[in-house]
Amino acid sequence: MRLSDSIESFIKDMLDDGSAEVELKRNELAEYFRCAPSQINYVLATRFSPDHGYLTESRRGGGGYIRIVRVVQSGSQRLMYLVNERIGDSLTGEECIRLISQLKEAKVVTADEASLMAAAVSARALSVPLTDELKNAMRARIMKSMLMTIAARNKG
Amino acid sequence: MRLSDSIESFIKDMLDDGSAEVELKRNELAEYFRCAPSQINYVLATRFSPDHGYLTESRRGGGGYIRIVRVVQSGSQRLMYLVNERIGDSLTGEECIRLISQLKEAKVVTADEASLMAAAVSARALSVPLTDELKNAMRARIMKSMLMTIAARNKG
DNA sequence: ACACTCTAATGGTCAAAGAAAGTCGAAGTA
DNA sequence: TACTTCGACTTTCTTTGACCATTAGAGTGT
Repeated sequence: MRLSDSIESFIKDMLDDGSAEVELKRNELAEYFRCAPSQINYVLATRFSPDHGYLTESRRGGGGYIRIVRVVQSGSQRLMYLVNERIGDSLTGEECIRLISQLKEAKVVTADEASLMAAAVSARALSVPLTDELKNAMRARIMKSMLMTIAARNKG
Repeated sequence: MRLSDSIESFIKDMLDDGSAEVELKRNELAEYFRCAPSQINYVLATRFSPDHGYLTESRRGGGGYIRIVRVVQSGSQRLMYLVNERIGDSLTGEECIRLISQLKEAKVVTADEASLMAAAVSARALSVPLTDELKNAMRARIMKSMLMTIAARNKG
């Protein structure tokens, strides 16, 4: 069995123990598996990315840590996940609006949240000197990031 | 737990005991935590800055002191300040997070909205091939756009 | 009393050392 | 070819200490 797979299972076992959230020390974990600390980053990047349904945050310096949160499980989540996959690398402003109002219709977000999201991807927000393509790429990313966050909170 | 975190909690506990204002002696506090006095300044700078919702004043010499005040502003005051003065053309990711959590503290936005906003300006959202400067410029715009949306809704 | 100086008691600043975590390319392996 | 593993180098956050600035009050001379 590959090292990365062992580390992956180890972390997933921790996550299965009830809490959907785990905090660990990169160096300690690397020590435990007798590998380079950067190996942990590799595992996080290849097995705990947002596309895999996880979010990670971390802090450097004294007392630093890495926190891993699982976000996709329940029914409405899978819906989100589908939506997430429908969004590719690019979304026009209109597409964003359409998506957002569907989410509002479906009561996945409140009206206030919907306007917040619309504001984040509005022409006003993106009025920087970039090509339309780049702007639409950004819209896709911003939308995904926000949807991911909504999915995370809806898990109960 | 980090020393800085302990000191931070200690001060916040004092602030929670009723008065929105605390006065302390730098040397005594440092003595209590067995650390360098300048550590206190570090904590103040990183956890009790205006962006965190606090003001500090101090006096040197005999009978010197440090006073920490929690700033209370109405929601719309805070929003106005942020849009018109605090946020210029550029905001780092960390600054965004700080401002957003202030708004959450002040109950100007809900916790869900706060995470939505954070998601919109996260590194994940902005992981397009642009310079840091451009990303920070975008953060400022996205933030302003969202804040103005909130301001608008708070009027009605 | 008054003005001046001296000093002990404070707090402030900054740069360097220490303690994590992140990045990225080279080398290994299936 | 694609996936793993490692390690040198980077970045971020924390902690400390040496040196600086300010203030209240005691002491001194008139």
